Amino acid sequence: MPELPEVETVRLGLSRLIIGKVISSVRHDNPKSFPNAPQEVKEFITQAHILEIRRRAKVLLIDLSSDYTLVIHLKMTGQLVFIGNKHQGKGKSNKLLGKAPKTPVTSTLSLIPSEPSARFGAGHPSSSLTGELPDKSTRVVINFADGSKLFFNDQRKFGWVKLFPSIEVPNINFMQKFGPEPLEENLTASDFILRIRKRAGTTIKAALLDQTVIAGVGNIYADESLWGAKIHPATKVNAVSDAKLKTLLRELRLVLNLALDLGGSTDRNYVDAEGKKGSYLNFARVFRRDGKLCIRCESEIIKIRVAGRGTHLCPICQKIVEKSL
DNA sequence: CACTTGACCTGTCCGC
DNA sequence: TGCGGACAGGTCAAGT
Repeated sequence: MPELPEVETVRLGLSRLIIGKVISSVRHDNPKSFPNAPQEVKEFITQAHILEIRRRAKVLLIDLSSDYTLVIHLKMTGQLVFIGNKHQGKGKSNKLLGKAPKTPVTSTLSLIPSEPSARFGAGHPSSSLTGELPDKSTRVVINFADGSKLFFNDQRKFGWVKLFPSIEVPNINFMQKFGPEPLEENLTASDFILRIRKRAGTTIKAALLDQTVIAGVGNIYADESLWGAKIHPATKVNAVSDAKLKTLLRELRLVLNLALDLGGSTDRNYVDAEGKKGSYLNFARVFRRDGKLCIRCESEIIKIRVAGRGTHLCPICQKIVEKSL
């Protein structure tokens, strides 16, 4: 669920919150979540300070002064939440259930408290849903010298943090395969059309989700932009006209920019660097709106399966085109 | 080679 | 109330 707007929102938040901070220690509970962080590599993390935070596709890059970079993928349920030093003024004191497990994180393998802590968003219309941290989804904790902390939480353990020499980051296999950023201005409509057409045999939705075609689009914004362009998600690429593809790029950009303004989409897990939900889904036109009415034609939104994903569409606005062009 | 499906995980929701 | 099973969806490996 963290797609381009969510990861970018996290990046902006972290840029405000942690640049310049010095890392004092890093702990992780699960080799899967931090696969290449053996003991000997820790010297490249600790005592380093945060230089810059970048994003490519759905990947976050945290550049360290040690010339190493933390490469982070949130996958489906990952979160990066910053908690300030509790002794400094207002802020992130979390006391949802009043049961503060004050056990500080002391050993690498025991950072998971028995207290599940407050359930996310329980009963709160407010935008914050971070309970006491760490909680049982916490996989990695980065401690800063000033007492503040950055938590990498990931309920489903699909996400990861990896450490690479900064100079090697552009050469990482998956980094090289990413297609262009959809919001990059020098991506022209004809570039976009050309890249989509390389997936002529598949559906337009599968092409949009393919990170090597265009980077950063996931299930939510694929459905939303296809509705905007009035294209049925199961339409074969070779049955979509150039004009429609041009419209699709425009709609994709509109949707991504709107989501950026709204802090992204929170379906269940996603929060930004301060633990706040995104509100795009309050404005979504098809995603998770099956059974409700299309705001354009008032027909009922349906949910089907395309490219192995739950797919939401308006069957009247988004007519499927069978024949190739 | 091009494309689709299954596996990875855990929490939630639904029906019985 | 409890329990089994379907479902959620980003990415890669395995299968067609």
